[in-house]
Amino acid sequence: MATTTHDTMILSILLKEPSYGYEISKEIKTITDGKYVIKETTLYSAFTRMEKNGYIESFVASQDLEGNGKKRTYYRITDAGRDFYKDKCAEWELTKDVVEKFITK
Amino acid sequence: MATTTHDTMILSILLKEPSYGYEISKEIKTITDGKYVIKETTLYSAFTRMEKNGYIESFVASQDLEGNGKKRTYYRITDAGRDFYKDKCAEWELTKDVVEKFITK
DNA sequence: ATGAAGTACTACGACAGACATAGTATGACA
DNA sequence: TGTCATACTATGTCTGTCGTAGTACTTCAT
Repeated sequence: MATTTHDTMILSILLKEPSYGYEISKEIKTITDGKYVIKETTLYSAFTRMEKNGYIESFVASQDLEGNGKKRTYYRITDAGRDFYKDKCAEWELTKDVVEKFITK
Repeated sequence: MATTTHDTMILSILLKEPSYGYEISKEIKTITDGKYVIKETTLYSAFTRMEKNGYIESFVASQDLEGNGKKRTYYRITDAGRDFYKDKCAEWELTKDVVEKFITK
């Protein structure tokens, strides 16, 4: 049961629009009502891995259109990433079914 | 999200009665309607780890009371194991809540 | 009686994801 | 001018999973 859900979380956020590390980490926190906070190193190494696997693409951009503010590395989900996300969702449903058999509430 | 559910599965089986490798692996398969099959090495290394952590205890016994049949290493859940199992169940509920926010069915 | 299939493991090594620790650098704001 | 928030990178360790391989005993059909 290798349930690497980090990729799923990140990709689900990128489905809406491109984003970058700091913002994604904030979003994960707010989406989960503070129940989960992703570690920085975990997040950034997920970016590297997923870009290598072709699930996301990076591009550098400034905070605003005039090129002011900090430069950030944004990530955009690819078609392969969307497929991967779908697979991950299906895998999750299966994992859930399986694990639930062994859980006592 | 380090959801090592193997320990949870194994412990939930040992809650009922002591058991051993081969039998547990069969049970996991039948309980999940064949949806999940644990790898032998994963199972046996989980035994070692959990015994080291005090969640299970091992004892060697024969197939029947007369001492006939193969000798097997049985495992019995400990009190610490029961606590650990409860914690794991609670952790699972939390993980489920968290992950579900990022899943599209 | 012999061989194949099922049972019951152990040993070893490789790999990947998570994360601790640490450091760099810029921008905002008081 | 300094502190805090932002936005990362580098490095190394640890742990769980699993591939591969091998051992040994039991059961059962031929």
